[in-house]
Amino acid sequence: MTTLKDISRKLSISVTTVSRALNGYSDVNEETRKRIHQAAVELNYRPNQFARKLVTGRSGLAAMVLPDDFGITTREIWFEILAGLSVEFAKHDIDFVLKVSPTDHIVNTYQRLIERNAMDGFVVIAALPKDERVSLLARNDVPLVLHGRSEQIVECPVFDINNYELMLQSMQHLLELGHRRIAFIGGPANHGFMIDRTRAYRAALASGGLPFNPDYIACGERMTEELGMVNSIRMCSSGGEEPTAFVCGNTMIAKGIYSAMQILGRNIPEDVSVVAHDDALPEYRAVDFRPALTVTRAPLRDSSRPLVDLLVRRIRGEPVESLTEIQEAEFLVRASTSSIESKA
Amino acid sequence: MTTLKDISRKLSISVTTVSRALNGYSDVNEETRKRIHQAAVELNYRPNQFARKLVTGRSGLAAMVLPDDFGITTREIWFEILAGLSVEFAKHDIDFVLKVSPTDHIVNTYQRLIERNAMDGFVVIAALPKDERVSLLARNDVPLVLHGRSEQIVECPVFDINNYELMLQSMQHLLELGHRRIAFIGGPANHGFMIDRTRAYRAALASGGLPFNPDYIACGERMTEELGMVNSIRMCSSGGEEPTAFVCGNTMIAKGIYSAMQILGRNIPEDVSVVAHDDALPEYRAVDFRPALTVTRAPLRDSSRPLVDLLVRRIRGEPVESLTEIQEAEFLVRASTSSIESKA
DNA sequence: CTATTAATCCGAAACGTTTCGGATCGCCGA
DNA sequence: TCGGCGATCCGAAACGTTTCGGATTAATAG
Repeated sequence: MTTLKDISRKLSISVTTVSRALNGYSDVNEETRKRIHQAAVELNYRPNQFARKLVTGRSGLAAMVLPDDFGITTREIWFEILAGLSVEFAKHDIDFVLKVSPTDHIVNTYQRLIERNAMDGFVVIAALPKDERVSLLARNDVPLVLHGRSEQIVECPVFDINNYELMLQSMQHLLELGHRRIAFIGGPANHGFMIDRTRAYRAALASGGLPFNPDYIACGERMTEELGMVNSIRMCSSGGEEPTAFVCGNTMIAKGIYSAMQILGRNIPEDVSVVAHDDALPEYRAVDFRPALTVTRAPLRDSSRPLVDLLVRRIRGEPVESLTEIQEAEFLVRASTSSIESKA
Repeated sequence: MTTLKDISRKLSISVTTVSRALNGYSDVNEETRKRIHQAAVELNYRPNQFARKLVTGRSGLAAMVLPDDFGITTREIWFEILAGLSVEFAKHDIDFVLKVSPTDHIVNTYQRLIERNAMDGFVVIAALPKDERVSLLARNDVPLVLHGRSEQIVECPVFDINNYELMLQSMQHLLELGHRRIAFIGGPANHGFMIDRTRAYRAALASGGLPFNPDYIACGERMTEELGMVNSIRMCSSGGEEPTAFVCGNTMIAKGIYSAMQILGRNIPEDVSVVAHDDALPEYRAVDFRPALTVTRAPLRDSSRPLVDLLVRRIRGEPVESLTEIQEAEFLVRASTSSIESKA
């Protein structure tokens, strides 16, 4: 392994200058900087991360810890997130470490990681409004980036999609089509994104002059096909006024509704309209649904870059105020929604 | 952050002795060792990994790099592997770093990682018989553990399931039931596990006095439902002698065959028997198949522990000869296989 | 001609460990 | 009495960086 000292010796230039040249400081002559760079590539120099960490405090390591029961979502989605983060961190020369922890020890795991002081930062997915992980990290002053807004006032970078707006769009679309009994099958009630969407759901109802019917809203810890299936069947066989449209927390829920409607012998979109939010997972392609699914679309993969960027900038010391990014979803009308008149 | 020096100062004992006490050397008095340990917990001491790495060369980091097209298998399976490795490594106080790399740059990625010299070891999944990754790592003398045997003679720990034996078991089972036209729908032909299984498949045929029919064997890069579906339909509509039994590389392929048989109007196990190898993924539970699937079972999760153990022992310097572990699969007869007579 | 200043460079200390090569001391056997 | 030995301990160097606080030189301003 070649070190600074090797370059220094080869060029008869002090280690200090070599270090400063390689790190782009201004107090080294352009000419010598060139020689140093050249020697560095010749000798195939790679800085020793550990020596560097020892003095700078930076490790070039970022981590994510996730629960071994996979929390609100599925293996595929977690993997999608992990893969995205890994490649984005790599662009910044940061190694991405993955920690899987027993669900009820998550906080301890964070605690240990913080104490060991080996991570430059963390990414925290699916923040709760009051999130122990977040407050723990913030309290210990370790950089983190949040996916999903957290209510507690904590100074940390946040990336999120505009959940309020995308729900509003879906609802307005359905309202314009004349639907008046619109159900919402979402996710875990305590999560930030769900709170936002529920707010928007109610706001849209209100703006349409419609009442809020608690029977038309369903939450569930895991946003799976099953959740969509079970709840849509329940809502459609209550005997009373059945919903004419569903908005779904994700495409898997929509898939469940599709199956349910088939079982119940209803047609989409003639009998019921379905719109979902689409994370654009390769496995559940909304365009491949029959009929093709109307969605608000915000690819999960697209969130890796902003997440990593925000965290890196936080680590570099940029002021947190500038580190918030909210992404708007795309609204794609396809074949799963139609006007209520066509039903008659 | 508390350091050795803090403990040293507090106890008026040299840093050397504190270090040696904490690391369990024998040349420190039991009495003082106790005091030191106590002080360590009082001050909440955590050794600085980076300082340690600097001098010992150990980083407490192990990595796995996987292709961004996910190679032979699915996101779920990769995730299963990742999660397992992460928790097992954690038990050894090793952080698990995940690298996702463009498929055609995999070797470069390894190259860079090796040069940076920041990883204590690597785990390599699905080794090819001649595997560039393996030879690269071995050549640079960095510890690795292999999942799946590699033909090239390379000194490294290996964990694998006994692919030859499990295929033999499936075949013997079918042969005993009287099947004479048995198809094999497997995975990527160039992979070690597939080679072993194919060998066993042919050996079993031979031992049953049956000819090898190349039309009865199907390989495919990805072991998906689609692979099972497409190939079983093809085999069953060739007009000629159709297979009366299928053995499948995994349960997803079996699922594909189930769908195909439904489409073709054949019944399992009356018309065709199906047996598969089962990695025991929570999503594809072989017992939940209708009819329940006969399998050779070797949970993927169970491979994490031996993989990690072997790698750790290799890192610690144990001789490689002792570091091979072959696991036998369990054979579980369920409802998807039946005697050929019952067909008549 | 001298005092400033800008442009370059460098020595040495520091980060927190581990480890090599002793040092000290009491005790035992010869 | 003395050489040696076992049990404990410790000083100092080393790992490869970064960085603080200058030092040197030449050009510029007064």
